[in-house]
Amino acid sequence: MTERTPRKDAVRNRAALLAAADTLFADDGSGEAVTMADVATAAGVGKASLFRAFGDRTGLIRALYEARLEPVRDAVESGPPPLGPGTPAPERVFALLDTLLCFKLDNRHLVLALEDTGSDSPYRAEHYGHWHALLESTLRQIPGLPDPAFTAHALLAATRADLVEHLAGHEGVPRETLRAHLATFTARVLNGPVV
Amino acid sequence: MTERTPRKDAVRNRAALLAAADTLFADDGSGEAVTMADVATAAGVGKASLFRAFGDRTGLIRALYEARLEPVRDAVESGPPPLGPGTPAPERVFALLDTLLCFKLDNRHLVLALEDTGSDSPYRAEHYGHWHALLESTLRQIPGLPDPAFTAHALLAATRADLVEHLAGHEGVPRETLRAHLATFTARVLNGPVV
DNA sequence: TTACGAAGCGGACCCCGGGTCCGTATCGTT
DNA sequence: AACGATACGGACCCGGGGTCCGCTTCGTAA
Repeated sequence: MTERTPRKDAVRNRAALLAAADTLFADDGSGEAVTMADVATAAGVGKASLFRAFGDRTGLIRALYEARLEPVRDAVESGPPPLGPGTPAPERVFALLDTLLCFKLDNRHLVLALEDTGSDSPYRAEHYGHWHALLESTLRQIPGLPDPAFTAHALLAATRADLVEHLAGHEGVPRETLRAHLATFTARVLNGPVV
Repeated sequence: MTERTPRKDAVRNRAALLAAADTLFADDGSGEAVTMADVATAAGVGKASLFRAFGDRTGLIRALYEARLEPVRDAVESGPPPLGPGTPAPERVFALLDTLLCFKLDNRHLVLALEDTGSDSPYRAEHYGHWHALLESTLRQIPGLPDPAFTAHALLAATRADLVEHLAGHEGVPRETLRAHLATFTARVLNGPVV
């Protein structure tokens, strides 16, 4: 067993750090101005503990992100229709994209913070690969739809966090309008030209 | 007149800096590791001259970018069909997106470098606004196409530099395949569902 | 309860890169 | 030739990510 039981104080500190980071990122709006030292201080903990717990800045943000994403992931992998498996392909595509859009609307600060860690392209992150693979395989079940891999990328691109932030945050497009637009757009892609 | 004639050496240095930066960014691949000091040194110039000439890192990259973009811009604003004005709307949409895709393929390093200055969302940059406005107004001329503003954003999102880089660079998708996929995708969006 | 190794702590410290300051050199004009 | 204005350059500053190491706390074993 390579498993080590972590000490109590370590667990407590980790929780405190996550909570503090969550608050700070949410307050700041996009987390660009939140510094690692800030997080440590807000949690009442030394910087080294922060880095020991999460490795680096990206690790911290990723941890927050995964925590928020987990329920969504569960709903997709084993939940009821229209999100879960066993849903007819087209409906599931709509549901997936809508869910993703809502998630990004609700967690703008986190997703933005994650993207501009700048460490690596968002396309290299494993969660992108996960979403893409799922969407692609779902698209593949729709007859007559060409280039499912590219189509999946293009549809996902329409829900990019900074685009969502720009539309919802900067241009003030209401949530429901955005969802409707995305659904309409998706419908055109799925139904495609008649020929 | 607020116009000042710049001194000869200033002009020469500016040119040397641009050339050096261009080379360095191209060599590095995505320009993340290129430091301002590197650029200055490669140009045989002091750091201060670099910052005096371009303001800051973003200014330098933007200058390179604009230089490359200028011919494209001209072709769009006053060139012959299918890019220039006077082209039927649908063909022009294809031409615009294809041109943009090719531009990003040819200038990946620059566009990536520009995006990850991280200073501000790419959607705030005026060149994005320019492309979006043009695409939107062209889409608006196509009857039956809903939400032209959102559609323009979504189509442009499919040509995002990091996506292009991921597909062309990391996954090795050939240039022509990518262009074909984008064209097919665009066609489905434009032609839309029959109902 | 004590004792003692190991796991964890924290803040001083390092490093690196963007951006600035100011004494000096060059330009170009009269 | 001479003298302001303009530009030069490298030493310098600063802020933030990440690390080091002497000290503390935990948990276990006697």
